[in-house]
Amino acid sequence: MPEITKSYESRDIEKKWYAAWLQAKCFSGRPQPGREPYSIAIPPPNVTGVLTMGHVLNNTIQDVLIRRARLEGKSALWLPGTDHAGIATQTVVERELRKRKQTRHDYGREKFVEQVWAWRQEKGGIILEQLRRLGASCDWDRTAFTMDPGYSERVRHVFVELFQRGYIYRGKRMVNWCPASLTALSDEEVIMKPVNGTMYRVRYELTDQPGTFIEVRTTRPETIPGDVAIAVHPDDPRYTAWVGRKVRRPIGPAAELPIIADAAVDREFGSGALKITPAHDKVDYEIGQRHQLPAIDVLHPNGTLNALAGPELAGLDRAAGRKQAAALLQAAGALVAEEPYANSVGFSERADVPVEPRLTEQWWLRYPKVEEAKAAVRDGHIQFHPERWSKVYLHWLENIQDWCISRQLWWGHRIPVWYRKGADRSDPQNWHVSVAGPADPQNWEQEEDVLDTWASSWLWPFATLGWPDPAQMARDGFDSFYPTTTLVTGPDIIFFWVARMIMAGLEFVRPGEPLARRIPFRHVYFTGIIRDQQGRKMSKSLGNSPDPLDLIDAYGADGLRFGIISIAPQGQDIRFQEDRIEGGKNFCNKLWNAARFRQMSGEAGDNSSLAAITARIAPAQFDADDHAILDRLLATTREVDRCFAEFEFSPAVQALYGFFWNDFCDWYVEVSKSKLLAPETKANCLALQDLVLRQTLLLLHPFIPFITEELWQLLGYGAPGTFIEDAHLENASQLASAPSLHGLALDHAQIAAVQSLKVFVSQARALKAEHNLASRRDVKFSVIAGDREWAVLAASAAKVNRLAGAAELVRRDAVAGAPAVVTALGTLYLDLASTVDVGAERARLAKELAALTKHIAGTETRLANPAFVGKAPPAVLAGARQQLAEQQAKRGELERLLQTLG
RNA sequence: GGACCUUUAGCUCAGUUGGUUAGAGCGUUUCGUUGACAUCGAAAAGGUCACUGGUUCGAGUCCAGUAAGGUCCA
Repeated sequence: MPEITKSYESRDIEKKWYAAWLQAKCFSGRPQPGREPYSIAIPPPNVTGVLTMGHVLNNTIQDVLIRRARLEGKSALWLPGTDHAGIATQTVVERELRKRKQTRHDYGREKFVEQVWAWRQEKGGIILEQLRRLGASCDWDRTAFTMDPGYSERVRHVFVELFQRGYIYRGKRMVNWCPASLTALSDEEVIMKPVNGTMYRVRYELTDQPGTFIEVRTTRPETIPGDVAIAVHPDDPRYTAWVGRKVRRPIGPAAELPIIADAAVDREFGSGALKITPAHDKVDYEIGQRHQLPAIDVLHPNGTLNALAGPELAGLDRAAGRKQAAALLQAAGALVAEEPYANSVGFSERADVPVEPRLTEQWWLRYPKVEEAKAAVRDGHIQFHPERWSKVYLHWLENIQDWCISRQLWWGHRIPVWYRKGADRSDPQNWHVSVAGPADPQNWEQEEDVLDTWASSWLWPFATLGWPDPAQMARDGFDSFYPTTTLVTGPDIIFFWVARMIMAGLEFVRPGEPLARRIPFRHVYFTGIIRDQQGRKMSKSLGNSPDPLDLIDAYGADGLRFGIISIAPQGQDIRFQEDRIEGGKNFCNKLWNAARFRQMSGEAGDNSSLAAITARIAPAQFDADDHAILDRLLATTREVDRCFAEFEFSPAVQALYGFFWNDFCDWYVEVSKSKLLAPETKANCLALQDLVLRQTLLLLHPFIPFITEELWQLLGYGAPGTFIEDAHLENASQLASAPSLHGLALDHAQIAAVQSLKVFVSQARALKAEHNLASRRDVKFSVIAGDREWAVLAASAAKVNRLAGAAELVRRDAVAGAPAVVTALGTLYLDLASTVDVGAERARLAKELAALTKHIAGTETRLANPAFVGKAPPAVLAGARQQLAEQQAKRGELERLLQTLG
């Protein structure tokens, strides 16, 4: 067996094991008879993406879940892939072209799409490569892409089906138009932002009564050329006499606008009169429809004003047009005032420019299975973690609007609709809708628009498993792996993706079967957002995000994984702290060195299975520390089991950290140093170390896969040619029964004795430190103790001396004038040959006495209260009485010590 | 305007159904390299549990309200 080096170096070890795992096809997800399936479909990262801290968190959690599932003996599948990200990817490639002073129109649709594919071949796999560095155990042979031919066919299939089922329609309606990307967006892709703008108060002159004006307020004077009416509330007494009369449009092409009455007008806003511009506002459009008004579109698709805005404004950008319009109003005497105004403006999520409400022809989807989607979550078939997100989900579904699924892009799934050449496109008689297209393509032209990317990724959990082709589904293990077990994602895409996937699954998978068989996943775990130290979101533009690959270089993938899990509370955002990642690395080093200590302590025994190790333990040799460490191992195993059941990863890691560092390394390994010197106790002690290390490696493996694999091999826990994931992780009850097969029963009195010894050692160390003695310097202690307490101390003399840094510990009947501390195992004296600072010693003891007296008074008051004695449960009452007795005894001892100091 | 979340040590966070003297990691201070580990060990200092009421024998924990910060929806 190779010798374990002095410190843990992650780099080579990570590379070695990742290659070995791939070689052995450890990550291959295939259904196995008799094994419960466990599956995760990765939230496909954007194909343009590079690894961010958010990806690190999200994918570490998925890897933790999938590796734990393998250790539990499940047949596990983690299915990876990427998303074609229509707007983002097209934008990236167009930006490349712009560097060469070209646009996509220089290429034409077909050639441009070729360019995007070329880019994707070259750069689109970067993020998946980075996930391998993190240790992600995806089944890479199944890597999917939303633009793959097979996947694309499934997307078209779904479109055709939904069209035939009456859920998809084409219509000219108001959409969110992005003037930068030149496409429509869904409501979810629009982000409302507060903007400090200007409110323009504009007056319109009555045509039949020159000199009389009606005042309106607008933030968008550049759209006045598109005005077609002024609306007031029908019940507004101020304007009853005005309805039906006309005003003159103050700028732009001359026109007379009717004053109309409509209940949608807010009487409280401004003067109570509203300008109606149906082509540029959703509410105005609806009012226009009700009153059969025309819609005058004064904008080009790119947001510049067109000829209908009039010669003074035509050609200007929206922002410049606004200023110019204000100037024109001023010149025309129509501008009453300009006032600062804070309002909310919708911005394009991708391009970060204000969206324009715009009237265009688009494809729309009426969502299927909305009620069932609510029921799936409300009734617990799908569980959200944390549960509170289900409220957000249900609220969105209550107010759901039809989904604009067409995009005016070239990169994406072209909508499978063909129009008869030269015929009226608005007449469905002239449409052909199919997956394969018409048999006589020369007579048809295909719809130019592509589908929203989310209209392909909402099929992800089943389209990646071969659906709807039965042969492919059988090959991909659809029956076993659908529904997937857990989805790990961020709450920011709860509408974009999570809700839509649920509706898609319910509509398409296993029709006619119960809801629980059609849902796409059973659990949804929502991660928090990773923020910087100031609480800001991490973003490229702020430059406040560390590169995860730099962190892997510095701390190892395991260090990064351990650190990020340890700072990620369930359901809360995360403040990133690099020192916690460093802590992850340090923990790995601690683990490494504990294994090294084991290797240096004695020859390896038979470690080939849990049974082989427990067969080596000798119950007759068990001392209190053996009982205590076994007890803590069981408690930790139980705690980690609970954490996984409840999706609490950070507490799991903290429990393992505390157990391994404090209980095992700081105590058990230290007391082992005495036991290993005695031949009669050595073998049992080594067996227990092997047991603890084996179980700890298994429990830690999902979190830190590389180092645990390396140590598993070095310490000989697996058969040659097998991996740690081939082992079975025993749960707490399985683990508890293993040593008991060999006649071992945990002794709780001994476990309690260890606890008191730990406190005693700590007090002894503190006493030394108070007197500026080096922690390792051997000093003499004396103790005044009762027989029972002395028995505990005497039985552990060797290790107490080692741990407390004592040369010896002798029992005495009386000690005078030495520094002392009152412990549960007697009064401990520092045997100082040198002179003692009596004043300082007295002050220290007096301070402790004062604090104790205060506590005693509090306890006495409680016990003197008849309501407490009458109503508190007996256990609490007994606890308080015992506490009082102990405190009083300690007080007596402190008083005696003070007295002996004189 | 509606909904949700957060507020505990210098920092980041735990604190299970209310019950002894509220914990951890990091940071700070002091001390320490005899053979697992200085990526380490020992010890110490550090908290009006945001605020105001209420329920209770007892509240960081339950209830109501207030304040500050954050997120989502309109």
